Amino acid sequence: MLKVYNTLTRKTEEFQTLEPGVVKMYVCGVTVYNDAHVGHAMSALVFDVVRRYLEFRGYKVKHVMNFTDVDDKIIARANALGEDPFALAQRYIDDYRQNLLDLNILPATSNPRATQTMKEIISMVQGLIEKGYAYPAPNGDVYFRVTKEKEYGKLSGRKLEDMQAGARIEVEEQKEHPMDFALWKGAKPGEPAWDSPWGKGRPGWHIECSAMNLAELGEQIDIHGGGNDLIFPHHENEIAQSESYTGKPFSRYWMHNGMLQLGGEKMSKSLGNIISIKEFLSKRDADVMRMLVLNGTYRAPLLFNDETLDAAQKNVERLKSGLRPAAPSASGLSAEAASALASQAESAKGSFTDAMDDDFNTAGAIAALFEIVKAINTARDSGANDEQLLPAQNMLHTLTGVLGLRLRDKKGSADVDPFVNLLIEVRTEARKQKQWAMSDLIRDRLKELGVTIEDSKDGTTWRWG
RNA sequence: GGCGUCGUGGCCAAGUGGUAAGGCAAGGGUCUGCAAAACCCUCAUCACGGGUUCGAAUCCCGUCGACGCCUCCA
Repeated sequence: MLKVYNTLTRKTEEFQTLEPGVVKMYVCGVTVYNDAHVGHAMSALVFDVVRRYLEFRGYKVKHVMNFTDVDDKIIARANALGEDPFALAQRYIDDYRQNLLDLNILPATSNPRATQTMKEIISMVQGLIEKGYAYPAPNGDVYFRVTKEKEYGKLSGRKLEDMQAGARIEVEEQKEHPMDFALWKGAKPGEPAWDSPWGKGRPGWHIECSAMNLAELGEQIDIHGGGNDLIFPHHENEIAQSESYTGKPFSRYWMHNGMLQLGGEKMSKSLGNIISIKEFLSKRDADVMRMLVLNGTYRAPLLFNDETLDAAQKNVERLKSGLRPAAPSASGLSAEAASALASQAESAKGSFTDAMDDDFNTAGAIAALFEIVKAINTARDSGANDEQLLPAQNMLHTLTGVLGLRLRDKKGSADVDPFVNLLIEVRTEARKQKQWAMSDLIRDRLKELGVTIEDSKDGTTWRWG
């Protein structure tokens, strides 16, 4: 039975979908005005794993991830660069899509954009006004009336009274209440704007997600995800808008990932301590980033530094070791030993799913995979042949795939394989004649060319890397 | 100040009532001409102080500390 921690109730709950076998999942994407950083990657990876596991469990997942492609920051950056804001947004959308592909993150089933959801946004704002949950202000803005929504604050666990104390007193004479937030912003000269019943303007930040949810998934969804820095105000406001509008509970489960920590601080655009996804991938494999995330708890802060990354890389290497072939002249295991290996893999699969069922405990799941690795390596050391290793290796491959790990070996050109094999053959002959200098030279030179050689009593193997 | 998360071996990190998963690092060993890899062995009583219980890392109270949100933010 799958259990999920729900931010809304602060409890781990049994996972039940609105519609049997189908999961409607909405994950907040990014505002496209700059290169996406590894913190965004963490969030995307977390929900990619959630999705992959749900699919592994047999659910059909409708996975929606939005792009916020019009807002203050995009406009500001575009002005600074002297670029058209829409062109700038498009450029970063393309970049981000590529980042996700490079990270082996499955494309969402739908990627709505604020600018392409304008009709729905406007009619939702209109509806909220009609129901008394919103009001237009003289300056062309439309605000949500937080005092009208009795449950406002339920996600973040705040009370309106508490928030007032700490709230920055804005020079916002237009608002009835300091915590009222903008559903629609009247356009200033030179800004991108759309026609609306309240004059030219553009949507506030939160309303687009409510509108996209409605348009893409309907009035109620199963999972709403994002970083925990979005709990307030973004998700709180989304709930307020959506539930006021439909009169129904919005999302059954709210899932939030923890923040990536760089040097003890959250990595964020405003702090400027950023490593872009592109920059990361120029130095490390995508599997390393994924392993870093998998080795921790998705809800907890994640330490991002050379030590944790090196460890993640080692973990990846270790998983790969399980996929290596048998020694060339392996003698073979007894039938009993071979089937024991297969059943060890089967039982590790049970541990894997038990861990993942427990609120996506990926660290526990990884431990189960290491059990398979150890069993395979032990069997190989005992002389198992490729055929005998295969069932366990297939299992390992399947389960690492559920976590989205590629575990690809570095690839050299296949054309050179015969020549490498020839060199190995020559070296084997040299070793028979105890010509150690020669065999070491071959080994060292091949290493320089990216080929790693390993000798065992059952023969010599090689691989790229 | 308010709300919330958390504090497990040198490092990362599972584990919510019954005597501490896993990985990395370290030390010892097997194998090997050497090396590498792999395998085997060793390595913690769970921030601190109280309490509840037959029994707590796990529940309660307090202290200290870290982090997040309260303003744009994955």
